[in-house]
Amino acid sequence: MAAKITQADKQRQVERIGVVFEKAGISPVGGRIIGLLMMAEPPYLTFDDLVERTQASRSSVSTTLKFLQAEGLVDYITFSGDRKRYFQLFASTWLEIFKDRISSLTDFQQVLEETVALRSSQYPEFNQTLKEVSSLYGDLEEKIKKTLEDWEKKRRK
Amino acid sequence: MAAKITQADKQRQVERIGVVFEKAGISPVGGRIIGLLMMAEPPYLTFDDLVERTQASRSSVSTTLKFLQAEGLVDYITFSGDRKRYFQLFASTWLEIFKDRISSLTDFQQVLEETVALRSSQYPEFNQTLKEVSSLYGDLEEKIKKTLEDWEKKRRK
DNA sequence: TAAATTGTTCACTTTACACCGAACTAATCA
DNA sequence: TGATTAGTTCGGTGTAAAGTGAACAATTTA
Repeated sequence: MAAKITQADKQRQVERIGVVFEKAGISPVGGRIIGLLMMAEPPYLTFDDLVERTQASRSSVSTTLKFLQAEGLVDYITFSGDRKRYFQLFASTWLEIFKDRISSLTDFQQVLEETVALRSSQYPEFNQTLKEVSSLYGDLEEKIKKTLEDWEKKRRK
Repeated sequence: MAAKITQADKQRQVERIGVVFEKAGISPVGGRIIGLLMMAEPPYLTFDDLVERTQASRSSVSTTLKFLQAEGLVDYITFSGDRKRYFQLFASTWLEIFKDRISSLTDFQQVLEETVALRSSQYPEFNQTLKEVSSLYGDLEEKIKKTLEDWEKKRRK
């Protein structure tokens, strides 16, 4: 006996989604837009829907939508005989976005390796720790890449 | 025939390390402190060393050190008969820090699952995409956890 | 052609953060 | 008991990002 899902439940979820994306470096309005688009049925909303439901200004929504589009997170579709744009999540690029994040692991691992190479052998314990952490990041990068590839394969078929 | 490592090489590396940490959300001074501690031989420095070599103010170094200590990235040791604190990287917690980051994957995966649960079955294609992305994040979390565990085991023995 | 719709752009305000200098505390030294 | 050392805390400044309102297209409708 599942409890009925109320409108309030859905609104709360929009905010929760927003917070997750804020933590990932998206602005508050940006997070809310993503939340709204993720909960929307059908899964797209007009500019004015977004203005109304974020309680933000038109300019803010406009700027943020441009940003989200540039990031590849949001997209829009149109319907003939209708001037409006229907904004939607461009979910297929979430993979690319994750790939970008992985490059920061690579950076980290690389800088650790360089660092060990520039240090003398006088403090082997510290050097050893650096090497171990570097190797961990190398392993992580490799495993993550493989997981992404597997996922892509599974998805395509 | 390896070229001799100069002081300038080491300074450049401090800045490089700094940039990597800045990209990860640490302040410029914070990044430099981490860089200095990572390159230091022996691998610790005093407060005044850090002030001098970051070219920052005492207050800034103090505040930043407090932050880095709170984050578990930096620690200090003392020597009897010496009033100074010797700040060092608390490298053993880099693992914990990485674990924290993983919890953001968990958050993301969880919010996606909740979202699917709150949506109707009217737009199955969109729901399917959400499920697929959620499953990817689940896989990633799992693989990353396993890699960390393996690494810890390898390290202990 | 006038009026409405659908956004965009610009100049401004607000907010948050990094960093600073100076005053302060707590411990040690002479 | 001063004077020094080691670091902290406080009030403030500079800068960048987030958001606003109002003016401005560009297209469509009446």
